[in-house]
Amino acid sequence: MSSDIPGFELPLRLFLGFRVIIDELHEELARQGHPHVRPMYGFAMQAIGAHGTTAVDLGRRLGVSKQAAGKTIETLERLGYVERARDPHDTRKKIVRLTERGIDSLTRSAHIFEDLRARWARTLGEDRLRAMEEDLRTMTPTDAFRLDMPGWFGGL
Amino acid sequence: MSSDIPGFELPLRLFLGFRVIIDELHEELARQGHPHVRPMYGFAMQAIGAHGTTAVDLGRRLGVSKQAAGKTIETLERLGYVERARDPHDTRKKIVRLTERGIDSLTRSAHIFEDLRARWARTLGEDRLRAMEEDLRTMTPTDAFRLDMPGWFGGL
DNA sequence: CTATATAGTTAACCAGGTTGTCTATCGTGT
DNA sequence: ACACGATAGACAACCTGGTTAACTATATAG
Repeated sequence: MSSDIPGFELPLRLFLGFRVIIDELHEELARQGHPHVRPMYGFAMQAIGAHGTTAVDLGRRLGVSKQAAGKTIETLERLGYVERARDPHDTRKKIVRLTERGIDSLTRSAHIFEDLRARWARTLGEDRLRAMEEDLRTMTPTDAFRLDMPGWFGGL
Repeated sequence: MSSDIPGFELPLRLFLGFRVIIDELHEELARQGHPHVRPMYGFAMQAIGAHGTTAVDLGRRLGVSKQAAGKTIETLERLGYVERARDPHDTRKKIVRLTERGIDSLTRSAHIFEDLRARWARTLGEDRLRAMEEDLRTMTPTDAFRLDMPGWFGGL
């Protein structure tokens, strides 16, 4: 079914590879006390980072409009993963920072990601996996986040 | 930026690999007279296949609800990529079939996919690429389409 | 001190999905 | 022969992650 078109298998499998990892991550994350974290939130929180950002900057980093970034921030705030405060040096700005809970979800994600990668390494062999990662780095843009990463998802 | 979490690079690169291929495909497809084909339509048309289907069956193949499949069919019909006709043997059913234009877009997609794969093979080496494809097959579900493929996209 | 640029909010919209409900038709069991 | 359950499709209301456009408030450069 997927082999009707020879060249089609590659992108399909790349997507499925992404999907199985992200799915397993979020299943485990749900088990560890973060049932409401959706894949997008993870990308956004990672882009917000330890030092915080503003809505405009987050939009730029994720490659979406400031309005879309604003909506995401609002959702994350409602769920308790980030908090906003006015910037004293520029009262137009609102600095978005990760809360304890936000940092916890990122930390747990990191551990789970490493476990999943380890499982791939056990199945494929560390050298084969490293080769795959290297080849993917070769074929994909250098600065991942700048290249309109998650903005692409919904618009598919 | 993407290397904050070690295990995160793998899924991110897998997604970006998928993305660059699908993006280039659709750019080229647009140049070849199909500017309105979105990635989802390609998946749907491939699932419809040469013999045609019904909305319910298409939904099952793509892993989405029959209503979602119906909406996609409506869009494809409006764009002239499929046509619907009542099934004479079961008047509840409406058979969805690819039009000439629909078949043309799939044929062109196939050629472009093969070109893109060839480019990867030239850069990485045929054996490295084959190894990647094999490893991805190992780590992803066998029946790609049945595993709720594109339904996942929008919901991310 | 005015003009322009920037940060954030709000509103209206789109695409692709969901669930629930409804009608029409098919097919089976008594 | 027919009533009843299963199936196909259509419709409505809603969700999420996006978009543009228009607005207010603040900062900054000339």
